[in-house]
Amino acid sequence: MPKQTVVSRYHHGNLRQSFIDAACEYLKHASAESLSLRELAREIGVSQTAHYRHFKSKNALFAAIAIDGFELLHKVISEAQEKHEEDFSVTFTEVGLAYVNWAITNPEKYQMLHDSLLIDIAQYPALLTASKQSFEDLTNLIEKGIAIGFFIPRAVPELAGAMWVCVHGIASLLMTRSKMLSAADVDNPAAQAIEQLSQDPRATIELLVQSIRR
Amino acid sequence: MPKQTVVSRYHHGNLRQSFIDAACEYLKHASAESLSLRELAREIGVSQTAHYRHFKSKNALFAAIAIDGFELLHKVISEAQEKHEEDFSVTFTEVGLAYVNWAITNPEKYQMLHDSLLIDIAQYPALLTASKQSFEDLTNLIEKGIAIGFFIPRAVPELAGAMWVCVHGIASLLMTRSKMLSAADVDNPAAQAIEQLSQDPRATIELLVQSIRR
DNA sequence: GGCCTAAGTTGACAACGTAAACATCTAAGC
DNA sequence: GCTTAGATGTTTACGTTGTCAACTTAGGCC
Repeated sequence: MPKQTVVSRYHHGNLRQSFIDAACEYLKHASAESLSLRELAREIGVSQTAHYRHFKSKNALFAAIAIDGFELLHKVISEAQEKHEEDFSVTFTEVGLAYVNWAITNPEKYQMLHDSLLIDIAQYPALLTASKQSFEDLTNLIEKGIAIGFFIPRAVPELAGAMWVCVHGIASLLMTRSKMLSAADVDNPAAQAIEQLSQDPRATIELLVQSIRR
Repeated sequence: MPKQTVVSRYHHGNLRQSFIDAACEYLKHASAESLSLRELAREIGVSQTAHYRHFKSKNALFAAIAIDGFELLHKVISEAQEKHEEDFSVTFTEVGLAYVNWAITNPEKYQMLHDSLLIDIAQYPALLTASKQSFEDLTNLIEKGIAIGFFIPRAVPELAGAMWVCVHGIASLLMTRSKMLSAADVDNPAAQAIEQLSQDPRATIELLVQSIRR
């Protein structure tokens, strides 16, 4: 009898990340509400309670996804910023676009990232710091824009809030679209607007940024 | 023996609306995810499956809330529009503000209204028509604004989309706040921005509307 | 080489959404 | 005014879920 090539699988080896990945994959096409830990466990091929060695609860899994999300978002934004340093106008638009694109590419993470603000941020300190860092990326840019006279001279939270509204609004509406599987009704004006938004998010960002231009 | 003063309670009389009301009350302070039909039934004082005579499923209850929501929203917007007819600038701002205020006053309905777009709009025709009507309120206003030269002359879906982004973004972020029960961190810039937004949503609306002004 | 501990499993529990069969009330038609 | 069909509410049951406690396995450290 040949040597057993399949090594012992009692220990999975990377179960924590497997759960996060499987959950993200699921959440791309369905809501957090309907996610079943047991179903994930079945997919991965472990027992129905294996995840308890890695996540204290279902919400803890979601929090882990959100933390991952904040870190990825921060990276994406930083990269966009470094890539377009020459002209502040371009920088700002590209950062906004990077935010939106990341959100629609990773709707499940963005959803968690936003939902996490609602529910249990106090319970997960790492989540709080991750969220602060992400928002600082925005306020720093706004401050710079005010300093160089690119934006109107108003309080930072006011301008940051307005721009957050814009990118979050776009991301949120586009996620609606990405989850509406087949409902691209031609006669639905709301769907039309979302379609328009989807095909050229940069145009809308550029438009809305005008409102805080000096 | 005196006549029985308590009439028969076998039939509740208004169970459908009671379920909607109880669900809304619950959803004001918690997520749809955690809502339990059996708990609602217990509160109302009926059996755990009584709702099946009125709602085919849990999602159907949510859809009913969303339909209610769309109708209420339409009413609120129409009223705001009629109340401020004199100056188009005022009209438009007030309609946006009415949208936002309604959303934060009825977060559970707004949430359902938005979530319904994601999940099962195709299954509930009444939901589709209700959502179309609400969006038409916006496009009609935009068309008028373009016609009188108040807005820049661009495609309606483009401008409507941009303004939808704004009011939905504000509403969405403010709902985040309203559900963050105690977390008004002073040192959290994101919370600061939301607080600012909350105290004067009109200012942000007026600011963002500038971006599509002629 | 034996043990400690992290990682995974088993079995159990209460709660949930849903379904089918049953009970009760209400109103419409004769 | 009685009958009866249909609407409304109940009971019982099933499969699934999140979570817990107790158990088993495996790999690294002395």
